[in-house]
Amino acid sequence: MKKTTKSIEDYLEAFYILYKNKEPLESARVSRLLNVSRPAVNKATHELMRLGFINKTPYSEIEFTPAGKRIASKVYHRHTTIKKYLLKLGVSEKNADRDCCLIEHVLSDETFKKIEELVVDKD
Amino acid sequence: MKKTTKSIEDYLEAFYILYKNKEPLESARVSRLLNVSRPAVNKATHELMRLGFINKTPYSEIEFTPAGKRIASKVYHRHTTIKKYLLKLGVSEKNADRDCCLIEHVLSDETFKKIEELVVDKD
DNA sequence: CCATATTGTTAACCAGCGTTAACTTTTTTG
DNA sequence: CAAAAAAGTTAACGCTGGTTAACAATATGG
Repeated sequence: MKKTTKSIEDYLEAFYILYKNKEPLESARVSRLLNVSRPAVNKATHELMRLGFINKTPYSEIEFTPAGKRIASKVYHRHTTIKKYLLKLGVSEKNADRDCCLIEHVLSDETFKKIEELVVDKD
Repeated sequence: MKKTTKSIEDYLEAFYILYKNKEPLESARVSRLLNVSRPAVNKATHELMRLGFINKTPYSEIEFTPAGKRIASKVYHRHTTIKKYLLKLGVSEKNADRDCCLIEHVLSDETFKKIEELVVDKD
């Protein structure tokens, strides 16, 4: 498995959020979602292609490869799980969103599993 | 208050760890502690001076300013608190150390307070 | 269908934060 | 006290991941 960075996972997740929302997988939307410039998204898509996570041709929308979708859904799952957990701790919606974006990419699998157990046990 | 980055907080915390251990506040020790080169530490100390967190003269050891010591102890406290918390969750020593280094700088005050309560309540 | 808005792209650039190499200063030790 | 080791410094450089400016391609509304 090639190495992904926090930044690259953010872009992949952003595309995945569009996908979940049934929105077009456009760079401009990711640009607005992440508050970065369109060229930044463009560069990230090239890197995502290089890593084999998405396919696209110039001026087309992106589409996930199987590997890309797998990683994206994993990051997304981490995000929603950690957010649920922070909300359960009593953290405000705003800070839960903010914090889980920052930690979802770096937590070890072990720690994430512990958190996941605490959340699902509650359902 | 001037803006600190994760990196700069890491260096400040490393010096503070030496201080707590009653070791000399030498760049070479920080270099080994953080696994970075001595020039990297040297650059960081200049930035820490610029930010008003430490004082030093060429070839001298550093010393904390009041502001520097305040920030350093805050970061250190976050580190130990988050680590205790992760251990309480059942995370291994190794991953607790790893993870809290990565998240201690980014958690919102609100989230940290919630975690802190969970740890101190147990004492 | 054409003018306009939006999206995608490329190029040039910049800041943060690390590296190695080579040198200076300080400390240690035989 | 001299030589060697260790610490501190400086310079040149690289990578990551952003930016703005300018332009090309596409979509859209009168």
